[in-house]
Amino acid sequence: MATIVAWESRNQLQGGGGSHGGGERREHMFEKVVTPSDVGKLNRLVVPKHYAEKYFPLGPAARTSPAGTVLCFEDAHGGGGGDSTWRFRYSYWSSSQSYVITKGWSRYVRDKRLAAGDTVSFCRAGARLFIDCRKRAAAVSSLVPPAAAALIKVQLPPSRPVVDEEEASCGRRCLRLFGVDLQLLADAPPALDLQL
Amino acid sequence: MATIVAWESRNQLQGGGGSHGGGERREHMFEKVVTPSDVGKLNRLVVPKHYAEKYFPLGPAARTSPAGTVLCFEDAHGGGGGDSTWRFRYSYWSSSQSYVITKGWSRYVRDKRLAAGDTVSFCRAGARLFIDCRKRAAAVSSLVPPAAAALIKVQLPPSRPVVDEEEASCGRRCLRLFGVDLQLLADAPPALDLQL
DNA sequence: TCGCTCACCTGAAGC
DNA sequence: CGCTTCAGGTGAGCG
Repeated sequence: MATIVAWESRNQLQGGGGSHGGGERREHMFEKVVTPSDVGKLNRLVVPKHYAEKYFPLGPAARTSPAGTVLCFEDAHGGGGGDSTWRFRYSYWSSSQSYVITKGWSRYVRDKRLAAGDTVSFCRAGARLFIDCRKRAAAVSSLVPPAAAALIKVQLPPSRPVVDEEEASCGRRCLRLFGVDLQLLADAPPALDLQL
Repeated sequence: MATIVAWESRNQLQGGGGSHGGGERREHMFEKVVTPSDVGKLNRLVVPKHYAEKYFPLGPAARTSPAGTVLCFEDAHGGGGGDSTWRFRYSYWSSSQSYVITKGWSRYVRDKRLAAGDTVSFCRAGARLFIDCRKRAAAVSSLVPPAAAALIKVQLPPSRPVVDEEEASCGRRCLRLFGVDLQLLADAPPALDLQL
């Protein structure tokens, strides 16, 4: 029996999914591990300046104006029933010399249940922009006990687990469970708390 | 022998110094004993409404605008080597119905090592504004032992002490020592700890 | 009127 | 260490 570390890998930044139209291949732009402020009451996402100026350059006019511009992103996984399109205000705050996504961001945080430590990623296919997010890896021993925890024991088949063959970035053996890639570690306790 | 209470009076609100240019005589406006909040992390000085409306009136436009206005003060003692000019944002907070100095204030607090209980004072000479501050009187028995304390005994001449004749506001007899006005009190112990 | 959003500000940390 | 960056606050305004 082996222990499992939950590790979500729903991102399809490299265009591995291929089910969502768009002839061009998706080009990964950047990711950010969101801070507590990014998902908190400040209602803004600070876009690291390096990435902002590289991927979302603002013209001189938009850079001066507090209105900035509007960026439209498609959900990287297409409509899961929702609209799958996200409109964000994107502007430059001269006072803090930083680029920020403001209007529309809090809705995204809420809808995606984004939490501090999660990763938001941006990619594009031609002129189309995509946004994606994934939860951070669940801690094996959480400092703060989760509100609800399920103790999950996984019995592995003797030969080879069910592996998602398409997941190129998953070098180690993976088991997909509830849409979550579970990463197999040898020589570890047989069970863990999965925070669901 | 008389006892001495340390009392700094480097302020030249009445224009007694006269060494820093400005043909017009300085007119004292008001003082405030700063609160812990005034020198804390709130980075703002609440200007008592009575004084604010009398000396720093905001036009209807500036009163509405969050930008308020900018007030420039010169250090009442001229350049001690520094810039000696202080730019503060001054505005009205409608939520608390109060007038506040915000931007630039924290720098002043830091540079002057302003602490709760100290006094900040404002005066003007024509259109020129001046700011000054003085430490609160040193406590005879300090709750926190000072880093360095000097026990000073002062022998007064029998007739009349050395009095700073220009210090109009010092109604009681004063002895200037190390640039500090020492205020003479009769019928008190002959010595005290002067926190230097 | 009150909660949500946004623009502004600052200290701290990192380079 | 000076300068840049940015996380975390704040009040004002609006719906």
